[in-house]
Amino acid sequence: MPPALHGPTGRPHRKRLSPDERRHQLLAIGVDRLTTQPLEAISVEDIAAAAGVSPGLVFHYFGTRQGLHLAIVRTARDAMLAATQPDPALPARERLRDVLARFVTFVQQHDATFHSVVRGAASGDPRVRETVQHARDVLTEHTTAVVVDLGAQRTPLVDVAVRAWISLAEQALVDAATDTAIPSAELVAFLERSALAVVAAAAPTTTTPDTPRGPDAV
Amino acid sequence: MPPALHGPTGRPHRKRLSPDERRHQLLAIGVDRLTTQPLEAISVEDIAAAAGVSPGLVFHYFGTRQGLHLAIVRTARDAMLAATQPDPALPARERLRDVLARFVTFVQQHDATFHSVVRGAASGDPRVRETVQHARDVLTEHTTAVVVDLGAQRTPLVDVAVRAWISLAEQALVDAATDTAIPSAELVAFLERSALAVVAAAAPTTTTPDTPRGPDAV
DNA sequence: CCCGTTACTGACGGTGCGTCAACAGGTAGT
DNA sequence: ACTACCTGTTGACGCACCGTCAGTAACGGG
Repeated sequence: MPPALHGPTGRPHRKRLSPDERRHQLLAIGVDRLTTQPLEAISVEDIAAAAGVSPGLVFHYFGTRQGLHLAIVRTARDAMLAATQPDPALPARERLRDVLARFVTFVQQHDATFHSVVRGAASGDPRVRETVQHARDVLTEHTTAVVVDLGAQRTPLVDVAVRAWISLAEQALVDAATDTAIPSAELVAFLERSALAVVAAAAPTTTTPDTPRGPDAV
Repeated sequence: MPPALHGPTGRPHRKRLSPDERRHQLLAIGVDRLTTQPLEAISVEDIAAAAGVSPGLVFHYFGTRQGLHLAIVRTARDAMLAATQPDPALPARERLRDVLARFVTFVQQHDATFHSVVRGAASGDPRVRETVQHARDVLTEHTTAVVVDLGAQRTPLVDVAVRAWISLAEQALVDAATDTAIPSAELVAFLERSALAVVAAAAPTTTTPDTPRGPDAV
C-alpha cells in the first residue's frame, strides 16, 4: 500500500476522493492496523495520518472513535464469515467438516484478524460486541442446522451447548491453528467430534443412534 | 460504603491512611466499579474522586492507568479462584462435579465480576490478558488432573482440548448461570459430561473405562 | 471560464493520562 | 509540648487524543 496519496512528507497534493473510495481506504488501513494492535489502540489520528488526511475527515465519515472501530470490526467480521459460508449442497456431516476445514485454513492465513474479531467479543462497546455476536450467531445457526439434521432435538440447553461449543472452537483455533505440532486434519477431526459429543452431552434423552449414555446423569 | 472520608462535599479533612489501607480502599472501589462498567471504562480520575483523593495519588500507588486495571483484575480473579478451589480429598469425578457446582454458584452470585474477568482475557493490555490466562491455566490444571485420574493420556491435542473446554464452560456459564430456564443441576451435569466427552474426542485411543465410544470416530 | 457542490481542512475546547516539586499529617525523640 | 523528620498527599503542569465547526479549495457541469 502506498503510504499516502502524496509525496512522502512532501506537499499535501490534496487529492479529492469519492466518499466510497475514501471510506474504503480508511477502512483498509484500519483492518491492516488490526494485525499489529488491538482495536482499542487504534486512534483516529493514527488512521488519519496514515491516509494523509486530517483527523476531522475521519470523524466526518465515522462520527466517533467508536464508529470507526465498529466499521473496522464489521469489515473484518464480514471477511471471516464470507470465508466460512457452508456449502448447502453437502450432507450435514460433510458440511460440518467442510466448514471447519475452511475455518482452520482461514485462521492459519489471517490469525491476527481472527484474534481481533474474537477479542472484539469482549469489547467495552456494546455495538462492537453485538457485531461479533452476530458472527457467532451465524456460526451457531450453521452448527445447529447440522446437529438437527443429524437427529438432535432443540432444547434450551442444546442451544447453550452449541453456543458454548463455538467458544470451544474459537479457543482451539486460537491455540492450535498455527501450532505445527498439531496437523490441521487432526484439529479439524477433533472439532468435528467434539461438536457432536458436546451436543450429545446436552441432550441425553435424544435418540441419536450412536451416543449410548450410562445412568450417570444427575 | 461512605462516599469518602470527609463530609459530603464539605472540606477535605485530609485523612492520612497507611499505604496498605489506601491501596485496599482504591482496589475495593475499582472492583465495585467493575460490576457496572467494563475495565477499560474505569478512569483514574473516577476512582480518585470516589475515594476523595487526588488523581496523582492513584498514580503514586499504581503507576499507570494500566497498572490500576491490572491490580483490579487481579483482585477479582483471586476472588474467583479462591471460590473454586478443588477439594483434594474427593475422588476425581466427584471433585470435578464439586468444583463445577461451586463455579455455577459463584457466577450466579458474582456474574458481573465473572463477566469482567472473562472479558479481560481479550483486553488490549498483555499483562491483563496474562493475568486472566493464569486463572484459566489454574482451571485447566485442575481439569487435566481430573481427566488424567480418570485414565486419559496427555497429548498436545488433549491439552488444547482441555483449554478449549474451559472456554466452553465460561461461555455456558455466561449464558446460562443466571438463566432460570435451565436449572443449576442440569447445567452442572452438562458441564461435567461435556468435559469428559471433549477429552474423549481429543484422545480417541484412550482406554477410559466409563466413556464408551461408538464407532463414529474418524 | 466560471460557478456551485461538497470533500476536506485547521483551529479550537474538553477530557483524561502521567509527572513533579512542594505541602502537610502523623510520629518519634528530647 | 515543641520540634524535626518521614512520607502520604496535593495541585499545577504538559501532553495526547476526542469531537466540533466555520471556512476553504478541489472537482464537475454549464
